[in-house]
Formats: sequence, C-alpha cells, structure tokens
Amino acid sequence: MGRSPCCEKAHTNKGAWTREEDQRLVAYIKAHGEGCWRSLPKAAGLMRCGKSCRLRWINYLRPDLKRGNFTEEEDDVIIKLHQILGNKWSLIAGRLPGRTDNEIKNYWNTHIKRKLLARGIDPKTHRPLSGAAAAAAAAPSSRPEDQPAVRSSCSPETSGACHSSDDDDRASALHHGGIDLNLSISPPRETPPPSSLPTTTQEAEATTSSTTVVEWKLRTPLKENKMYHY
DNA sequence: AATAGATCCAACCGCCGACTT
DNA sequence: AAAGTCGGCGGTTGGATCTAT
Repeated sequence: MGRSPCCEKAHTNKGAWTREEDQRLVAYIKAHGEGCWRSLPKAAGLMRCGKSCRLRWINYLRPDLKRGNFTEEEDDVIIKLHQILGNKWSLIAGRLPGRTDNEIKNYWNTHIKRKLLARGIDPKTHRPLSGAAAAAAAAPSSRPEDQPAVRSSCSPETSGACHSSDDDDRASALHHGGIDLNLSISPPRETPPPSSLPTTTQEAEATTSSTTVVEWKLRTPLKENKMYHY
C-alpha cells in the first residue's frame, strides 16, 4: 500500500538543529508533554518533520539523558545484552538508563566492535574468531573497519534474515563465547538511578535537576557536546 | 602549516507493526 | 477487509573533528 510522507518536505528544515529550534521544542514539550509528534512541529512553531522532533528530543534534549563516556560496566552490559538480544538497540537502551538506542548503536559500531575483535571475539556472533581472522583483528595495523564483516555486519541481501540467523547462533554462543553471562537484568526504570555518575563537572552540575540539564544543553554549542574517547 | 585520511556521531531514511477509519 | 495514519526502530550517511604525515 502506498504511504504518504510523514510531513510536507518542501517546508521543513533539515540538518543540524539550531539553538532556537531546541529551545522551542523543549519549551513546547515542557508545557504540553511528549506525544502527537505529527502535529507538534506546527504547534511548537517548528519547520521540522515530527519524526525529526521526536528524534531530537529522545536522543539529545530529554532531561534524563546521561551523556558522557560509557563506563566499563556499561560496556559489559551492552556486550552481554547484545549477545542475547542482537541489534535490538532500543531494548538494550531500555536496560541502560540515560542512554539512547542511537547512542548505544553508535557506540557499538565505533568502539565495542573493535574491542571484541581485539579480544578475538566476533562481534556479530560473540563466538571466538577463527585463527586467521583473530590474528588479523589483533594485528596493530589492521583496523576493524578494514574487515568487511564489520563495516556491514548484515549484507543487503541477507539483512532480512540477519537477526534470525543471529538468534540461532546466539544460543550456542552462550556456550562457546568467552563472555560471562551472569547478567542480572533489572526492570527498566523510568528515571536514572542516583548512581548515574556524571563524567564532567558540567554534567555533575547538570544532573542536579532535569531543568538544569536542559538549560545546560541549550547553553552549550552543539559541537561542544561532542564527546570523543581518545 | 597544510592536508589527506580516519573517526565519530547527529540526523535522515525507509520499513514495520499497531491502531484507526 | 482494506486503506490510511502514526510512532518507533534499525541501518546508513554526511559533515565536523581529530590524527598522522
């Protein structure tokens, strides 16, 4: 069946959000709450697609976001959950308060894949790599991006079946992988726990209240929010 | 200092399932 | 039952930034 576009593309902004747009979106959601994303842009005076507003709010402006570098503990949780759930980033994010699916997905693709390869573990199956592959992955000069299976873990022709085959592998991976699966999964929480440690002074201040977080985000130029892990 | 290549991540795209008409 | 709407998800991309030469 045909499907109409989610918005009038000719009259919507695209690309990076401006501070003013952020302010409008935050102000609107503060006043009216989340929901009805389709009508939100017009109501909030934004020339944006509703989907774009939702994404911006969920991935960046939401006051309960943790932000900052991932901890070793979070790394382990992500790895273990990925072994069980596969690329179900939203489910994984649901177990990591303050983290978004997009953030975890990016972090997986840029850091954890590499980390697992360095350990000689296939990030897709969580099984030990074959000898040659492991050697290649462990070689200092070989970056994970150079491994075809890494850049596109699911080829276009297999993407549909990607998860199911993963799921098949996953059960046996529980026995073959070198990962401790003693993971106690707590129910998803609505708000971040008090132990959500900020990683910067700014964040430490920001975590004092949701409002403060939003205000800090709006004060801070977009690119200064970028965090690198060198 | 210049610049080419590598890396990171915010944002977009298209698809899907649930729900409504 | 069919068609349309909407929110949500995962994959991908483009541009900014960093690093190496």
